[in-house]
Amino acid sequence: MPLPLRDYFKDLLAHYGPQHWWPGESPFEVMVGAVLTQGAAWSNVEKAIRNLKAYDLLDPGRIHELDEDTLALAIKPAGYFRVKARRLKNLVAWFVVRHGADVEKLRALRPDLLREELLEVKGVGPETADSILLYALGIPSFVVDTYTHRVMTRHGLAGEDTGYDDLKETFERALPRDAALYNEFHALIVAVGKEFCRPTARCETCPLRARLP
DNA sequence: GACCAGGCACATC
DNA sequence: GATGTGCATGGT
Repeated sequence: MPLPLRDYFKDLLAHYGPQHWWPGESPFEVMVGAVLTQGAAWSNVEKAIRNLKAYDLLDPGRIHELDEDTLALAIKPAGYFRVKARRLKNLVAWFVVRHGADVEKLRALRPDLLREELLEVKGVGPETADSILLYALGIPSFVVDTYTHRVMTRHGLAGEDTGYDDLKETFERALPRDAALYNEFHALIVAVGKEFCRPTARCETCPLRARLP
């Protein structure tokens, strides 16, 4: 029996409308944002990206050459700035050295192999890798995050101990393989997660309340 | 002043 | 393989 995820999507889209994710002006900006947003509020990531732009650093070559401490200062508002500076350097080094900072070379790879390459970069975990695949490159790879896990468990569609890959597969098997759909769905899950599906949840007014078990 | 945010690597058991 | 911990800013 297929999960009612298409219905969840319809409900969320009807309630919130299109989310226009990812808010980035270029694939590279999305890649950078994917690292900066780890465990951080997006409003803080925006400040860090503004800094990078102000110093003309939002460029693969520039970041590749830049020393880590300076990069850390620039991205400070995003939090965890020293680890993120190292992670950004790692990701950019992979992008520049291995792929000539060429987005088209990434798109030319088999998506599963590209995902494996990304996961080999220290500082890139499954969510960051999938965010890059989906939001930077338009490759249909469903993004799972804490909100996804929370919504699914609260609705009895997954167990508390369900891991990242299982949740990802649940979505990908229940939905047509469509990057635009994955894009919008994940953004909508974040929207409903932020507003309602929190530790102190208020399910009475949630747009998904009719689907609660 | 807590609590939380669009995670991940690493240590330890 | 599971579980715990460090990383850090800024808004509510």
